[in-house]
Amino acid sequence: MPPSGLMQIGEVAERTGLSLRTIRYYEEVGIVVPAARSQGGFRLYTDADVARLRVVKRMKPLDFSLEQTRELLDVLDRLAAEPPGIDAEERLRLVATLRDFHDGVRARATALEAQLRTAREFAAELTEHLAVLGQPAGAGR
Amino acid sequence: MPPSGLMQIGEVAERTGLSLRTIRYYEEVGIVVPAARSQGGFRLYTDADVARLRVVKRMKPLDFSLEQTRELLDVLDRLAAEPPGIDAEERLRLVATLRDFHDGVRARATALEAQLRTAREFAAELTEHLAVLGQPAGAGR
DNA sequence: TTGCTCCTCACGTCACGTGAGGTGGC
DNA sequence: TTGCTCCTCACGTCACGTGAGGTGGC
Repeated sequence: MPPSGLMQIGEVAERTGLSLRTIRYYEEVGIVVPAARSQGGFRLYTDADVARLRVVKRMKPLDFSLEQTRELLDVLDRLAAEPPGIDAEERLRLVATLRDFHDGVRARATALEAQLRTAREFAAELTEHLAVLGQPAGAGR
Repeated sequence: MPPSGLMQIGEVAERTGLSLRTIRYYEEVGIVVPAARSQGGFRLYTDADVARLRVVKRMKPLDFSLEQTRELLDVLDRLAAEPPGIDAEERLRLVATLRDFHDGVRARATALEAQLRTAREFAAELTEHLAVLGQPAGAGR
C-alpha cells in the first residue's frame, strides 16, 4: 500500500478475495465506490472501502441481493453520521431497519444450518452407495 | 396422483418445492425429463423423476452447476444398469467419478460450515451494533 | 360453459465472466 | 523501452422469473 494509504484494485482484490470484475461491478451498481481515482483513472480505495467490500462478501452466501446489501450499508452509514445530521425520528426508522436485517441474518444462518445437515446426509448416502458398490470411500488412496 | 402413478407438474412442484419454471428448465437442459406426456401435451412424472429432482435440489446449495449435477445423475443411472450393459473397465471409471463427487460434496459441506460460522459472527456484530445504539435486539418485541 | 391447470414462446434479470483493444506509471 | 497493472466497452453465461397468448380435461 503506497504511503497515501490508498490501494489499487489489485491489492483490494487480494485482501477481499473478490475478483476485479466483481469489485468494478459493485462500483457500477453504486454499492462500493472507490474513494478516489489517480490522474490516469486508476481506482484508489481506502481501508474503509475494503471494510465495506467485506460486508458485501459476508452478505452474499446469506442470499441477500446486492440491492439489500446496499440498503444495509446505507443504514450503517447514516447511523454513523453525527446526530446533527439526522433527526430522532429518522434515527428510529434506521434502527428499526437495522433490527430487521439482524433478524434476517439470523434466519439465513438457521437456513444455512439446515442446508449443512442435508449436505451431510447426502454425503452419507453417497458413502453408503460406494460401499454397496464394493468400493468403500477412501480405499486406494 | 392419478391411478396411473403419474403426476402432473403442479404436484411435482408441491412435492419438491421447486417452481414450475425451474422444473421445465431442468427438462430444457436435459437434467430431468418427464417419463411421459398426456395426449394434450401435459408433462407426466413418475416417483423416480421426483427423486431425481430432489437430488438436483440437494446439489444446488452445494454450488454444483446443473451440468455437474447432470453428470452425477448420469453416473448413478449407469451404475444402476445391469452388469451386461456395462463392462468392468467402464464400471471402474464410473465408480471413480462417483468417489470424486463424494469428496466434492464433503468439501462443499465443510465450506458451508465456514459460511455458517461467519454468518453467526456477522449476526453477533449486528447485535453489538444495536446494543451500542441503545436499542438492544429483541427490545420492544 | 366455466375454472383451473397446463402449454410454448420469448424477453428480462441478477451477478458477474471473458475477451478486445488501449493506456498508466514505476 | 519493457512489463505489469490498470482502463472501458460490450457481448456471453447461468439459472431461472415473468408475462403474453393459447389450450386441455374434469
